[in-house]
Amino acid sequence: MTDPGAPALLRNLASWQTGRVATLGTRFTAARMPLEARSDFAVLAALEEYGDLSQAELGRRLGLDRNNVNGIVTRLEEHGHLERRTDPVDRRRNIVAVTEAGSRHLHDLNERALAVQDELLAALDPGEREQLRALLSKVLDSHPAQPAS
Amino acid sequence: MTDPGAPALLRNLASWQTGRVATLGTRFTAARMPLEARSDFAVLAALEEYGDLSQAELGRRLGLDRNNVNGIVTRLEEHGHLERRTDPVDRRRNIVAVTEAGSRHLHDLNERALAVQDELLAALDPGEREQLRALLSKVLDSHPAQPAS
DNA sequence: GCACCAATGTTGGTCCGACCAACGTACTCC
DNA sequence: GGAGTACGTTGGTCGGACCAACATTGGTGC
Repeated sequence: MTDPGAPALLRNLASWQTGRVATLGTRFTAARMPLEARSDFAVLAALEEYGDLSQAELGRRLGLDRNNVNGIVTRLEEHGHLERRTDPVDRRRNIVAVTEAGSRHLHDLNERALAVQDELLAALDPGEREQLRALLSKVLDSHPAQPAS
Repeated sequence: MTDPGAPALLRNLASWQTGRVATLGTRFTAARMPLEARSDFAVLAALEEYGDLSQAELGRRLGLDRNNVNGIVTRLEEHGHLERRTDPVDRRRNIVAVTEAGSRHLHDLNERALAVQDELLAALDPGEREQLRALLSKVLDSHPAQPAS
């Protein structure tokens, strides 16, 4: 206990703690994949779980705003991981659909993400990891998932 | 439960969850103080708890790298919240010390930060908040607090 | 005493993610 | 048909985590 880590005032702030943990996460992530791959992962995961979505819907479900969704989708499209086609019933919307390659990419990214998880949560046993997951979920569920706009 | 919130793959990633919670924290913070005030708060809190420190030490304890510490300290100095003086025993170092005004500023920021806390963790009862605090602390303690460099 | 290496503070720059503002297009509702 | 709204897109700001390089200063081996 010679190193108290961080000042008590900060240790009591969940916003500070989560921020630091998230930073550690991005640091570990950087070792295993390009950083931007995290957004790609989120978008691909949402599409695989919910089926095809419009860009705006994607943003709402993931808490990303539409500007950023645009960039991510464009990048994924360029790499052949998904396809954009305009919704026939509402021609404002772009329906976004994962391709075969995108699906493979998603599963590859998932494996790397799980490795990051293990590294990040190395100090917690399975029960504690589940507790943490549940508590964070509870916090997230209590706030709208939407972006700031 | 018509809105599952986020895809399962993401809900299982602590790095994603903490990232989202941290984002909510910054969003709530923005409503109560300038965003940059968070770094100021961290630095002031460290100085108040540990006593005067060099900039490099500050960075190590808080997990900030020295470039950023420089900027924060400069800003706080310009506002009269702390003082820089070169360490007489090692003239490479700047000893950083909080001023009276800085101390008042710290306590003001702390109150706002606690309000953000309450808003962020509204869904958790006191016991759950303590659990969350403890789990995040455990994770943070298991990793060196130092910046990436 | 001198040469080398390490640490500190500083400057200047990159990158990513969360934002905001504005625009043209397309839909809805009345 | 017109007003208001949603969508996608472009172009920008800002904070924070990084990296590279430099001058100054300390420490160490010799």
